[in-house]
Amino acid sequence: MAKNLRLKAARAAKDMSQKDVAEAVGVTRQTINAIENGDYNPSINLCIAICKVLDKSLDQLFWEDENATG
Amino acid sequence: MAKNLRLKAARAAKDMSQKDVAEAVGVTRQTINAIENGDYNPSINLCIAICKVLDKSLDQLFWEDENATG
DNA sequence: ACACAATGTCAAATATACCAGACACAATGT
DNA sequence: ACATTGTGTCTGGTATATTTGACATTGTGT
Repeated sequence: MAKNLRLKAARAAKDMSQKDVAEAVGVTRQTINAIENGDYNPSINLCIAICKVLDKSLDQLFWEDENATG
Repeated sequence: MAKNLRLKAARAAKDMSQKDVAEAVGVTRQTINAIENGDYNPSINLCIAICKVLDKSLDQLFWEDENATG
């Protein structure tokens, strides 16, 4: 799966570490890391929680890339 | 969990049954039924697939209800 | 050189999304 | 009366998301 660079960028914009986000949404640091690196396919509730912490919408962070080739 | 009435409405607007949507996105009918009834917490990839079939965005179908009583 | 924060990654265990198959019930049509 | 479609729900199984704990690396500051 593709990396989620928008998530990484939104986190950087809030000056939060992976650990900070993980604690804010109630999951482990490895889970946030895996999502950013595209290692798996998180649940919608977790995505919503992340969006709220980072002040973004689902479409902004998780909708598929507009400029995907193909 | 709360029912997803927006999903049900979007499906009705396309005149598709739960079975139709299930086959279009490659899951079983029970999975679509469970999501509409709030029985669990689907993965983001499944949500995206459903959105595409129903011509809706993630925010339109899965963003949390603003006027939830709390 | 040492400590420390942030990240990447691995392995084993647990929780849960999702499947496969079935049964029930209401509404529709023949 | 009978079949069909759409939905709700249950049970038992498999796949995978997520946890816990650990170790290595890079960068920053002392």
